[in-house]
Parts: sequence; structure tokens; C-alpha cells
Amino acid sequence: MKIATFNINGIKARLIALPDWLKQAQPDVVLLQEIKSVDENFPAEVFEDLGYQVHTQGQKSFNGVAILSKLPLEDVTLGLPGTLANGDPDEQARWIEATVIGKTAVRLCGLYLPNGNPVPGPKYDYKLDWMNRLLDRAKDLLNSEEPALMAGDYNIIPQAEDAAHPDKWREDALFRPESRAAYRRILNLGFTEAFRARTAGPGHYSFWDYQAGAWNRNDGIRIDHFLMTPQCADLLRDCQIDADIRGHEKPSDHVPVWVDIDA
DNA sequence: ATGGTAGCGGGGCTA
Repeated sequence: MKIATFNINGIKARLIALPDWLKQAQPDVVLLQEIKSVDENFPAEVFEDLGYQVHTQGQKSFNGVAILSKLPLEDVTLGLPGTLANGDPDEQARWIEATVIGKTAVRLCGLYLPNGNPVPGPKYDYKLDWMNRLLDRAKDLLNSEEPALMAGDYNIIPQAEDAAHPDKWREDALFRPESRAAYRRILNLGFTEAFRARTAGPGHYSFWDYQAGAWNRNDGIRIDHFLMTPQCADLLRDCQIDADIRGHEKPSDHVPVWVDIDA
């Protein structure tokens, strides 16, 4: 089973590039982030025609997540459990879950973790608060002792080797010590980060800024990740980044990351 | 230090 995560930066702007990649890469399931569309305006028929069922958690203009699947899905749920620090509901569309039915059932969580800039400020507070709620959901997934994964745009550069120029990210919310510590707290519960488990070392990125020719200078960062429970990591066969499509016509600033699991 | 680009939506915010 091939499962991908892809921050598409706007579904309307990606109606050429996304179907092109789907036809080439043939993933069974895709977790999308930044659809930047309300549910009613998501062009589901484009993907249904390619054999996918479509589920969205949309929002006007910003954020928004979705699942495309060629395989049967069960128990689709929207929203990361918990509330904002003040007790209000979280109105931002950043979390979708479903169980995909292959040889083995696997619980899939698609996430768009808050960017958090500027630091300090309310957006950074929201990021760290959101990561505390993610920690709680991660504990529950581990306690289930079933194959499960959380994948998406984490907006976290885990280590210096995950940036071409780490020094220019030192004060950024994606690389601040508090952000990375919150990410490690989740990892250290016992999750396997699929790409690092398969490919060690520098030079592998999933995002290149549109500005200042970042792609042409390979000035990238690796911020799109798969975190797997032990029961899911046991099934892991491969994890790759489809970096080449960043150089295609009208690309997203992120590229797809995918895993192949024996499920 | 600054500005550089892209998306949404039709101005300014987000990244």
C-alpha cells in the first residue's frame, strides 16, 4: 500500500500538477494539506474520475486538509481533539483521520501543523498548544497497539541536517528549540519517522520557498513527515520524496513524500 | 537589513 502526504498550497492552483503526479506516482491514499478551499468548492469529481474517494475538512482561504483514497475507508473523523488554551473550539481546518482497509487496517491521520511565525507571539503560542494536543492524540494511537501513522506538513525542521542553511532558520518557528523539543516529545513516545529510518544524512528536502530562487539553489528544508506507531513501522518497506516535481510547471512549494507499507 | 514569490479573493493575510 502506497500512502503519500502532499501540501499542495491551494487545490484550484494545482488542478494540472496534482492529477499529473497522481497518474505518474499511483498512490493508493493521499493526505493533502493547504487545500485552501471550503468543502463545497473542492473539485472532488476530478479525483473521483481517477478512482479516488474524497473527504475534506475545508476552510475559506487558508489551511484545509483532505484524504484521497482508492481503497475503502472507515471511520472518517475531522479535527484534532481538544480545545484552544482558553477553552474555545479550534476553528482551523488542520486534521483528518480515517482507517484504510487493505490486507491490514491502518489508522491514518493527516495533519497541517501551525507554522507559528512570528516568534514570539500568539501564533507561536498556538503552535506549541496545538503540539500538546497532538501529543495527547499520539499517546492514544500508541495505546491502541494498532498500525497507525500521522503524516503531513509538520512545519518542523527536526535537525540541522534537514535544512540546506540551518543558520538562517535559527530564530524561525520551524526550527526554534521549543518547537523541536515538542516534536521530539512525540517521537520519543515510540514513533518511527519513516524517512529517517530509511535514509540518513543531509540533502533531502520537501519544501523550497518560491522566493529568491530557492529551488534552483537547492535551498530547501525537510518539514513533511510520516510518524508511525511500532505496529505500523513493522510494515514499512520504503519511504521516498518526489523532489523532481518541484521543477515542473506551476508547482506547489512542497513536494510529495510517500511510504510503501506491507498492508 | 531588505525584499524577494505565490495563493486566495478581490484587500490584506498567510506562508
